[in-house]
Amino acid sequence: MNNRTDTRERILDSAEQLLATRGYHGFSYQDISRPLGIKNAAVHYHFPTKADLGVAIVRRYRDMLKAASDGFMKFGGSARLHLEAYLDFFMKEACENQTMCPMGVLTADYFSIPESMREEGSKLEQEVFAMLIRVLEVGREQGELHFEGEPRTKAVMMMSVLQGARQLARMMGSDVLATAIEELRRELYVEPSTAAA
Amino acid sequence: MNNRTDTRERILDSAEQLLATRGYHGFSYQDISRPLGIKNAAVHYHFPTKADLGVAIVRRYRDMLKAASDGFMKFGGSARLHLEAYLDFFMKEACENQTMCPMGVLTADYFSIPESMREEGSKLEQEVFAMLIRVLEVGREQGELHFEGEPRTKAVMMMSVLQGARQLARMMGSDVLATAIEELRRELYVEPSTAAA
DNA sequence: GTCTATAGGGAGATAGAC
DNA sequence: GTCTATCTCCCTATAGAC
Repeated sequence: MNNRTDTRERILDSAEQLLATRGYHGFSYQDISRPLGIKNAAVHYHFPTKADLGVAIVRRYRDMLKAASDGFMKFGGSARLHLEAYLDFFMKEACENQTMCPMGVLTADYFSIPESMREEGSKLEQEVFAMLIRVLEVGREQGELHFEGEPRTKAVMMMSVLQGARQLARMMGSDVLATAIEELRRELYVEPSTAAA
Repeated sequence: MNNRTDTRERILDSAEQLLATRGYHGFSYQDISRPLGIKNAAVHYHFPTKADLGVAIVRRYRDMLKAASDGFMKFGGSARLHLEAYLDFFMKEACENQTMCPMGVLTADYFSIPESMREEGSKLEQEVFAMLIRVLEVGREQGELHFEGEPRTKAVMMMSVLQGARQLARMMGSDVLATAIEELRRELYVEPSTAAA
């Protein structure tokens, strides 16, 4: 890994954190360069415009998620373990630095970010959504997950809860997100006949 | 209603819309003044700083919600009708202009807005939350609403879903929010014994 | 690749005339 | 109350030396 890649990745790390904490309009090139001990122009060398930087952050996140998703396959195809890994990852990421869900950032700033970033965001959304639906379908077939109605509907509810609770947790405290995730688990893991007691 | 009140309200209307569409850092005094045919300085006369403006928006929203909540009492104390009115209001507001939920705005920008605005946001959060819990408690007693576990937990889930789905709908289309609200209704209105079929 | 220097613009905000 | 004029600051972005 040469210097170029190194600095570039450091910039992306920092910018990703800033974006997830303060939103697209809430951070500047200075916020990135100063802590890294470099100059504004150096950031512009790697990412000519802020739009380029924003797109790169989302793209890298997509790649990471794709790799992680492949990694989940080590759970022998168990939908429940796959889901557990995702929920753990999501909860850990949220609690460590009180960041928003990436989809939360993109949808909150949706009408004020560059078109190129919106497009990248749509791709991320479709991938996360597809992954969730697939886990729900497989999980139901396996008898590991329980829910009524369409997998698509359940996926919408889960995405909404996760993104919404993670955002609310920034104001109300992390208990809110913990409660929401716990409740999601209960709904999915407990069989209806027992639940209806 | 004199001119002062009139202009002040017009500014608040415009700023509220802008805030809910683009977030706190996504709009400027110019964005407010130009469409209203006034000058930047006129806005500063009514709201010296942007923090003042932000606080005023949230405070007015709190007042509106309080008044609306009192209005809901006309439903003869029925928790279900009260909830229906709120969901209709929420859905209508979201679809008309693809705005975020007010709590969505405040939590997304939480770490980059003035402290005074955060405080006002916390008050709004507590009021919405308290209202939801109360409706759930009363509704369960009345036998109109059905859910397992603590009212507090269900309230967390509902707030998260509503805020999250409304934000996702900006990217994915309003169907997502419609689906989420429909599912919320189904969960609350259908009795468990039937649901577990 | 990273620097210094700087352009060019828009932001929030204030002073003082009307 | 609203205006014109202006201030100061910070933003994104670029040019050119090293």
